[in-house]
Amino acid sequence: MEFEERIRERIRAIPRGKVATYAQIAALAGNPRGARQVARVLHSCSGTAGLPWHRVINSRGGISLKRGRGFEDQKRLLAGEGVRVGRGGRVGLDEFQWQPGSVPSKGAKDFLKALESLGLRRRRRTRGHPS
DNA sequence: CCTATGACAGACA
DNA sequence: GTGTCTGCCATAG
Repeated sequence: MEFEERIRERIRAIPRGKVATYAQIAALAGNPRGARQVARVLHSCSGTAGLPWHRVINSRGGISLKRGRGFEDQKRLLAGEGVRVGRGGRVGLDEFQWQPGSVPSKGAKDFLKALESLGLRRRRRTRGHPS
């Protein structure tokens, strides 16, 4: 419950005209691997007025909602604040991704997590592929 | 304890 | 670029 609260705080902190990825929000909220929890929060965000849910997109720089199920709304809201949304809901992360000036850093741990969110510490488990 | 869920992310082919 | 598979983890029941 607490984690989801922090997620909402971070989403509220995204400035107009900028976007953040699910993983970025999760990392800033304290859990770099919590992207799916961000998804859960937004999935049931009715009742959470004032939450700029439309500024959260996926790591590929695209809108995750499907056509006819919110996609158009999100696209319009973003365009309304100056974010260019291209075909297929693509947004240029290089141009529009939110870069938080200061990190909350409740310790060195959070700082490292923030680094991961910036793609500077990707490091993930490899997987061996099934044929 | 268990299983299911989720607007995800990354690694492959 | 696309498609598929796996890793992930807090929450709810």
